[in-house]
Amino acid sequence: MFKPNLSLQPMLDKLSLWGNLGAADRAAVLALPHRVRVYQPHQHVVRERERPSHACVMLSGFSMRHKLVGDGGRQILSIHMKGDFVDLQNAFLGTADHSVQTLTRCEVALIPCEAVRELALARPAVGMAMWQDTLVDGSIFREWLANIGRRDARSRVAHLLCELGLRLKSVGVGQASAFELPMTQDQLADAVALTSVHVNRTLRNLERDGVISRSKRSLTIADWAKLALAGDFDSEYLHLEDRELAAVCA
Amino acid sequence: MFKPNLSLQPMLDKLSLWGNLGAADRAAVLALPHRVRVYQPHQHVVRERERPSHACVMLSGFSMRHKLVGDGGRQILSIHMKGDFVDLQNAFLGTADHSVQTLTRCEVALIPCEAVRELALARPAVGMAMWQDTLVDGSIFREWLANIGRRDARSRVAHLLCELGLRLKSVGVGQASAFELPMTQDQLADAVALTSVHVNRTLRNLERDGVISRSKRSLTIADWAKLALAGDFDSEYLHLEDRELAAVCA
DNA sequence: CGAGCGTTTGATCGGTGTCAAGGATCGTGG
DNA sequence: CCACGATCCTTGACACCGATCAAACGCTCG
Repeated sequence: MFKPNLSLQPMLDKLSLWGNLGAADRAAVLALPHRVRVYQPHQHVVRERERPSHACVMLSGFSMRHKLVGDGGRQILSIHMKGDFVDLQNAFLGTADHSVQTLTRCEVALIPCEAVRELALARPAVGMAMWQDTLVDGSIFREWLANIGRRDARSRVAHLLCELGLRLKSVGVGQASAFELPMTQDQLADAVALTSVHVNRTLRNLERDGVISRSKRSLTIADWAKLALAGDFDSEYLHLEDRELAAVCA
Repeated sequence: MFKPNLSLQPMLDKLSLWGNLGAADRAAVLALPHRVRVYQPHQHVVRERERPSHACVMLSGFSMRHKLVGDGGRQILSIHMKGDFVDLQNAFLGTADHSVQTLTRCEVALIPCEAVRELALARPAVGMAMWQDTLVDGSIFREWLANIGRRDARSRVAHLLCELGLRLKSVGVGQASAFELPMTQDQLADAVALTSVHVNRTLRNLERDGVISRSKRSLTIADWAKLALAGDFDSEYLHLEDRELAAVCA
């Protein structure tokens, strides 16, 4: 008989959390045509202005989305990890409005855009789940806007660390309060709209105050309450609760 | 016979631009149950942390989405105008992660969340069109992130003015290069993450340089090329072209 | 005509950026 | 296993953009 390829399982798991997928839906997701590709660190997966023919799902490793501005500055827009459907929007909008680049070595599944569109139409429940995922994406962008626009350096960094911790835990890569930072201080800086020099000072301050501790790239959140307070962090915007609620109702 | 209520027409027009809606789809959109409500300036339409029972569509006037941070700061996340489906995400995520408030007097259509969900499932083409609209939303958030994170005051303000001009034109409320600013300098400041004092100085500089001219709330873009250059503005992120392309292909 | 809100302007302050140099760590090849 | 170069981290001195504070001005609408 036909044995389904399981490489898309992490993405399916994430979609299933919304609780509306039947067995046929799940099978259809796993049956999406795709090929797995390995990217080395710092490689481009999508470049701004391209019209990608494939959408990509993260299987392992970390990647980011970013934009370059006129004077050469870079703004990192989001961080992606196992199970994330990184550039789903390209399948529906056509032109990429930002670039996607790896942070670490990554395994990525490339799915033809057309297959994604067809699946969304043929199986509305799957389409809705993917839609909900992109809505959470949007919510995270909004929180980042508030973070970068209206918080000071210490809060911005603390907020990002809280988010990374929670998201890593939610996909089962380390714990919320102890994980490997997948990015350099330069990259952290471009994520929170500071300079790497200032991120460095901010991290050391948080460490001096006993809120976090670090060694190499591994980060430990010594006092989650303090860090969340410093970062004005409230996990609501990740909509983890809403996902559970939706699943229970279904 | 049954005469359809046409108040949702502006929203339908916007969805139709994606080019995939049949006659039955369009009728179903117009048939969405709803009631029209008038809001005065500065009124809340949705508050953060609520679980709204209705999604709202802008029929006239202007509104905004915003978040408050711990120290009392406010970040405006987006500006909404005729035809915008403002808080579609609440229909699918449950808890509002931000507030919606009017800028001017507004007419708003309130649609039960459940009706929106049912329509998206029953008519996948409509669901896709709504999805695409929210994807453009996401693209605008990303551009704002880059704007606020990596551009200086002059560029930020110029960029916002360009965006407003284009969007107003695209929904037929004034021209791209001459329109009524729907917001105070205080609100402009919270949209571009500056203080109103600095926004004021920046606007006067742009005026002194002959890039724009103002009288009361009405704004004229004297030199679009200069303003776009100053704002590092490239309209690609609004995906207006992609929308036309999609419509032609369909 | 007065109250309230929004705009304008000046003086000063402070958080982050910039520049520069040295130190640590990592990957790679001999 | 060590040497080397490249990348990343750390630190200090100083500059500057935009914030803050304060006050006056001008509309608009009772």
